[in-house]
Amino acid sequence: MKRDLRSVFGEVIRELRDARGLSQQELADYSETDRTYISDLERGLNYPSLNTVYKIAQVLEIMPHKLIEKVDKLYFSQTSVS
Amino acid sequence: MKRDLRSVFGEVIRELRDARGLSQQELADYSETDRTYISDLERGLNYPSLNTVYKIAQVLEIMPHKLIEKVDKLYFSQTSVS
DNA sequence: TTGTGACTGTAAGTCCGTC
DNA sequence: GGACGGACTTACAGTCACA
Repeated sequence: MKRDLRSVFGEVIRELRDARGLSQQELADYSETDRTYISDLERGLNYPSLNTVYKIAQVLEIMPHKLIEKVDKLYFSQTSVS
Repeated sequence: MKRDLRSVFGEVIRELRDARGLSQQELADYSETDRTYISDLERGLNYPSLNTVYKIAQVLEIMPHKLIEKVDKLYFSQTSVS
């Protein structure tokens, strides 16, 4: 089955967050969002809005287009397996 | 004054849409969104959600991260002029 | 530290128009 | 072809409590 764009995005930010040694709480605080919302995003329950993407990217110290590039690679590399 | 992220995004997709010779109506149809919403986005009235970004990018035949890269360049190159 | 349910508010997104 | 308005529905966004 094809992985959802949301799931891929969640996977990417979780990876980056872990790499920075940040907790969901810290990422939420610094990006002025909510911890439970970060949790939701990482579990692929929502599509973030563009400004949320930018706020998160800033805290994760990555250029937004670089973050999206990671998402693209995972998302478009998928083979359509049932 | 600092240009809004929404305005920058709108500017970028309008530029790309014009370059493809597409009308707002066509972009809306192919990306399965609404014509008035495309108009709103181009005028910087909304932040699109991530999946909207991806749907639009696909129609504009550009990788999402390349689209965001264009936004980044315009957005972050801004000097904080009052 | 994170997942999750319940809840609320606002913004994204659609559809109907007119100019 | 595009700006703009109104009304509407859905989904994102944010808060709190609890395991």
